Amino acid sequence: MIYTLTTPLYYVNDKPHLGSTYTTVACDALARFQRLEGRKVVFVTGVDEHGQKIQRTASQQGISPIDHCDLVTASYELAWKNWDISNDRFVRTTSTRHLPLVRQFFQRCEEAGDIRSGRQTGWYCVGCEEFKDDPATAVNPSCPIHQKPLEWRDEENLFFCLSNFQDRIEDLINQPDFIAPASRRKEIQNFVAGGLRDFSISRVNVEWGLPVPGHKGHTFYVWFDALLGYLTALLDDGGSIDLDRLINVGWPVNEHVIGKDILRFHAVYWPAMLMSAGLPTPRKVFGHGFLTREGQKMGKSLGNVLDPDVLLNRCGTDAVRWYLLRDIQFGDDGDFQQQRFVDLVNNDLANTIGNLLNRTSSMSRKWFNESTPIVNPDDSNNHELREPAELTIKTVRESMPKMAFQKAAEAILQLAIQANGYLNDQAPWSKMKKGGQEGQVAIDLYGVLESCRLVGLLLKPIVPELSKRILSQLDQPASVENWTTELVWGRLESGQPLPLPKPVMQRLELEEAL
RNA sequence: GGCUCGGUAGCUCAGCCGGUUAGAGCGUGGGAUUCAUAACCCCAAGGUCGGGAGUUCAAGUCUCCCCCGAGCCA
Repeated sequence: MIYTLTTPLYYVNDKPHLGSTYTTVACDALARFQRLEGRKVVFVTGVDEHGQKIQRTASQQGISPIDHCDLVTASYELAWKNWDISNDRFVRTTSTRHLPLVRQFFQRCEEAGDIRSGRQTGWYCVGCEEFKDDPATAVNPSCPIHQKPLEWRDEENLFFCLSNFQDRIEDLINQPDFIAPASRRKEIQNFVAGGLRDFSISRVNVEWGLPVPGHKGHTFYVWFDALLGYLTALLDDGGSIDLDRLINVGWPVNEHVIGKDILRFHAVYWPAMLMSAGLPTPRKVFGHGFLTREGQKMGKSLGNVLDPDVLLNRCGTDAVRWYLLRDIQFGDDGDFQQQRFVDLVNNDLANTIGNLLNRTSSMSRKWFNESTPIVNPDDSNNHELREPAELTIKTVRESMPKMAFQKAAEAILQLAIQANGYLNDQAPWSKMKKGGQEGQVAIDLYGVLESCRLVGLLLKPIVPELSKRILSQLDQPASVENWTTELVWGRLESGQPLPLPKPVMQRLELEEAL
């Protein structure tokens, strides 16, 4: 049984911004979690490269569309490499494998009687690649999103008969788990209740697109072609491009993770297209929120865009991943605040977790022969920290598959906080001074070290690099494939040598603004 | 214009079907401690829960109106 999840296929108008990084990081955490749980995962990401907007951007820069795409796509690939994203596929809609798939798919829709031709007139926004509802009589209308003039179009297009799917789409979106978070379901339901209208899937006079078979001069509308990239990605396993193979290679996806702005395409248009082609629909579409910065929308006009490259170079992946996943309720909009970012990273990661490991390892090394203390199984099994640790494990395993990263992160942190409190209560350093209580100190420290091991392990999907450093400080194997057998209290070996402790997380000191 | 969702401590937010002195984290102030990354632990101050009216023995918690913000659709 394959677990498939996807990021959106990002539009290569420009290099990745913080928003795409956010989505991708979240998907990465989920993918890593599912692998650790023992599932066979196919984590898909990629780029969407066609359309008039790309064509224009390229020509403005005086280069060919494909050169432009190559350039921007390379920046995506590099970014995901730098962020240590564990995607299994990276699909490009300009790849040679994509065209035959689109043709097959289109042919199925045509045979199903869901394609018709028609005339489309109206005001078009190239930025949105969408017809707007401004009346024909409007004078110089402009796009509220892009603040650019709309262009009048009057052309012969092919249409996908979305109206044929009214009932089936209603049934689908009424399923309680199809659209997440639940708060966004109603929005789509309202939209659908208003009656589904056929939408055009081809353009004339747009050269930068895939040609529609049998319709000279038509290229596929970007969205039609882009969504199909998910299928191409799954078939990109070395096998043939054949829609019939999909159900064996991970279709339907378990989760399409997207920004809330493209929920409609994924929750309405896309499932209808799939129904037409006789393919199963996605199991879930998760539309997450957007990031603002210090309370303001990020944008070129405001000049407050936060560049993920800068963030990565100055702060590292762990800090950023932790902040984004730990502080923002995935699904809701979130605000990036520099002060809070620094405070949380330093408090949670450096002080609470890092220092806990550091102080405990130091004590253990000092008093127990540079090793973990030796305790008998009865004592470790009855340790006071066992129950909270097991509760944390449970919470993490329940929260992660729901993309409730915040809840998972807080639970892990909570265990570290309890372990710190426990240390202060037991004050092993006082016991050692008094003398004669080495046995009890051994038990105290063992429990805390074991909690550290579990904290380190549980952090793996969220902050993989930090997790590695924590585990290596405990001399634990760095590569755990399936964590089920490791997420058990008492797995830390007694008397195991401990390396010299070294802070696993540096505190962030940002002198200047990011 | 219609619909939806928010407005709770300085900041970000929890507060389930209405019920004891309204909570957490961060920030701030104080204390304790020395194993540790000026870290950890403990304590405290801070809110007339957007405004108004109503239902109720009892309302952040239900109803209505208004103000503000975000979004979807016109």
